[in-house]
Amino acid sequence: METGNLVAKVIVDVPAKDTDRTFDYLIPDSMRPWIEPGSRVAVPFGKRTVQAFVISVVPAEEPPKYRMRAIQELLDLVPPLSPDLVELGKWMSERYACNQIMALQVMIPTALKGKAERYISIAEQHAFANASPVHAIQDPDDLQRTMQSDQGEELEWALLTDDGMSDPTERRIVSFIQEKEQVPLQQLSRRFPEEAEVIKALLRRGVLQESQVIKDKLSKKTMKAVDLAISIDKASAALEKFSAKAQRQREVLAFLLERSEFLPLPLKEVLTSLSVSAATVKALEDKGYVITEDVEVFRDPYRGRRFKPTEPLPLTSEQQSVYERIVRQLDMREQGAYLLHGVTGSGKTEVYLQSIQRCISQNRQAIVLVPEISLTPQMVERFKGRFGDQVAVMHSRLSGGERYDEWRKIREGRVKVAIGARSAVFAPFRELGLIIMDEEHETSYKQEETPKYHARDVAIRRAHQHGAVVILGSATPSLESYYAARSQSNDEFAPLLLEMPTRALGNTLPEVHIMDMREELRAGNRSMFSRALHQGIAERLERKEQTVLLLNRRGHSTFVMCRSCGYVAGCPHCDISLTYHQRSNNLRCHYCGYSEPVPQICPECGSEHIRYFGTGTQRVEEELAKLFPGIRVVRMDVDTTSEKNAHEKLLKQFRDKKADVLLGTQMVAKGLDFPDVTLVGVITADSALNLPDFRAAEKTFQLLTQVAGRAGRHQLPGEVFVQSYTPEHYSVIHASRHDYASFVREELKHRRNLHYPPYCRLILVTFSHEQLPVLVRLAENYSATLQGRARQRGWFGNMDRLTSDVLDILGPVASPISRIKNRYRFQCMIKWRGNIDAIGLAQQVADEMAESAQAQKLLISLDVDPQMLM
DNA sequence: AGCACGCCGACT
DNA sequence: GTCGGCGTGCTC
Repeated sequence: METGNLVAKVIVDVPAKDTDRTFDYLIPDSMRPWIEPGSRVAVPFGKRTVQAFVISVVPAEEPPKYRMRAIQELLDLVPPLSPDLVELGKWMSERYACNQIMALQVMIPTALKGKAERYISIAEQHAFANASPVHAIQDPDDLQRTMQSDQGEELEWALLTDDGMSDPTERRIVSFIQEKEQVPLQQLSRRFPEEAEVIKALLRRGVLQESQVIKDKLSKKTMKAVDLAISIDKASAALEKFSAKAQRQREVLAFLLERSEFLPLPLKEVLTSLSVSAATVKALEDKGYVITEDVEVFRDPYRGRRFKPTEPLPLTSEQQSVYERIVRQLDMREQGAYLLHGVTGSGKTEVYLQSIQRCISQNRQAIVLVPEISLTPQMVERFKGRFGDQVAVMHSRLSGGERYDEWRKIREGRVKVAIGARSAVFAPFRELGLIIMDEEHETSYKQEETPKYHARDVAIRRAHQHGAVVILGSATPSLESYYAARSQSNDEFAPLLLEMPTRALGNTLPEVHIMDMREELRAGNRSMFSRALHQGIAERLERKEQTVLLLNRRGHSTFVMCRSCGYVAGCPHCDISLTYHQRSNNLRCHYCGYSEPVPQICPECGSEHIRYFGTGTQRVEEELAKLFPGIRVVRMDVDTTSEKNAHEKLLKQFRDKKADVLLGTQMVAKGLDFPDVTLVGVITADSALNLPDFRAAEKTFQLLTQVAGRAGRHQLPGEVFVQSYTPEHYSVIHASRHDYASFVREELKHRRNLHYPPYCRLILVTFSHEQLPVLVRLAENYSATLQGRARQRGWFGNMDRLTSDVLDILGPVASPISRIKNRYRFQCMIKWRGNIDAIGLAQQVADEMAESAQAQKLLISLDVDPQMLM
């Protein structure tokens, strides 16, 4: 047993540059057995109490170098982070140029984001020695008597001012606090809104004292419930003399009385049992008979749902050889990464499922990452069906509390498999054996907010820590991954390529027809459907088969535009158009929150021809109805899926064949699998191609390939119609031939010529400042300084040079969104390659600039390996 | 990030 | 003369 004092090195929850380092705190003896790396604690920090994470525990130096304070409180019995996650946080902070606290915070559910709550109590020297916890003092006389007792004497003195008088306001406040012993400051200032000064004075004089406690913001799930506001006897009496006019109210009251031992009752139950409206209950509430309140309910997002158990399917020989390779790696218990390139329908999921089974049987756990958009009930069902309640599911639609509960199942070892979006890569398993990332190429794996991490890189890093296996699966792997796998560079983390080129059920990939929309126009067809697609839909209607229509439009906001003059409603503080919100019927800026009512006439030209432009699905729906009277369409876009479970309902409707056409944006392209879909139509294949993004061709190819894979997955053969204005574009051509390899060959050529990933890496540096001239000067200054430092280190500045260590900096130029919250924005693009610490240098120069006096209000943000360049 | 200390304008 | 504006400096 250690004899000396122990010190905890902690990272405090203060996201600033100055505090992005460890601070030392003494560990009180009582906490010694509990404090370990990953523990969450409350520590005094300056005048405040803040939350902090323990990074390491070390013996205290003798003699101490500086005054050290002690940990105030241990916040969890089981540390929310494991030592490997703490280490991962350090790595992330360097890799993604963020504060360590940001990296640690993103690993745990927001329910554990503790914030200090301030409490006010009577200062110890004045408090009663044996005060009862609830000592109700109602009137001033009562208070007077209490004050005169021996125990209250000290407090009585303290309340007297210099001239021997005492202030009635002070007395009111003090007695209020005495009643409750301890009052949250917030509550106190709500109760005495005008008396802030008096409270401050009492604190200064030491009559009152303040303490701070870290409170988790556990969002409890609640449900509206009804309770009696009066006693049962009184309610029974009231029931007798209810007027005949309020018959419904009488029924409600009687219902509650009947079930008085079960109160409070869920509002929903009352409403449905009696088939009364909420207004009836509201009327009773207004009369003071009942109250409605929020009560907590137990959370399990999948409670009551049965999942049909599934057995492992026999594997095809392709699946078998991939599976065996992974099993070999798992059995070695060594870190290994695989890129599983399997065409749509090749049965990747079954390979995942059986690999997980193997991993579990080794007594290790597995993480399955899927893009948020494809974390559909169908997907969850497949995993729950195979592994039952050994699976925890985490996705953004869960409430904070549900998420917290699922996360606890993982940490407490009650599940073996975690399936979720991006952040599930941090699932706190102890013995991680396998991490699967499905649809590896999806850009949603990159977090766009700080910390701007990429789940793929984090997964590989975590697997390395645990000696675990990573499987990156996709029908259209990202060029970065594919290039790394194929070139098998000296990168020790480069994945090994595994291929599954044929469909598991043996059916062929659907035939893809490209429709040249320019030709349609020349032939006099001005409709949004080509003649062939039109006919295809008609045939499906006749044969009672189904059609999926995809509108490839990037961005998912609805904006308001004037058809006469082209005016678009924009935010006055940000260089961005306002988004239309149906629910509140107003326009909002999603960067700064500014909102305004929807204009009835155009503020520019006065025209009344002002209307919403959204994803355009509505227009397609209208045209379908016109062309095919009686056609049943399920439309999926942001407007129809914003409600909870809307997604699921719409898909079920389609699956049950209650609709002929499923129409939607990107969200219909992913992972859906309907047996009767024999036609897939892409209305506009190339709308993303003109975007200023070097990945435009790659994204177009991926989308077309994914959507083409939706057709004919079962017995019925499938057909795909792709409408395009640039049918000669290589991404369209190769996608139509299901030819990934040729697409990659051509795309890599372009990337090499233009010096883009995977031939180099990128760092996007964004600067913002209130004054444009100052901003431009500082951004130029940054660019020049970085360029100079790189030269000093012997890194070449020209990507054309065939040397290995290169750093080139482009810009500054105005950012695509050139102003946000009244701050102008400029950006630089750093391109680099080789064995150099480009990220470290870019960060270092940014730090130095932020410190210099002239750059006071400058903000610099780095995005390492950005996905969005806009 | 907060919360303090510290130095210059509009008011009792 | 004071209250209070927010510039800058520190937190084990």
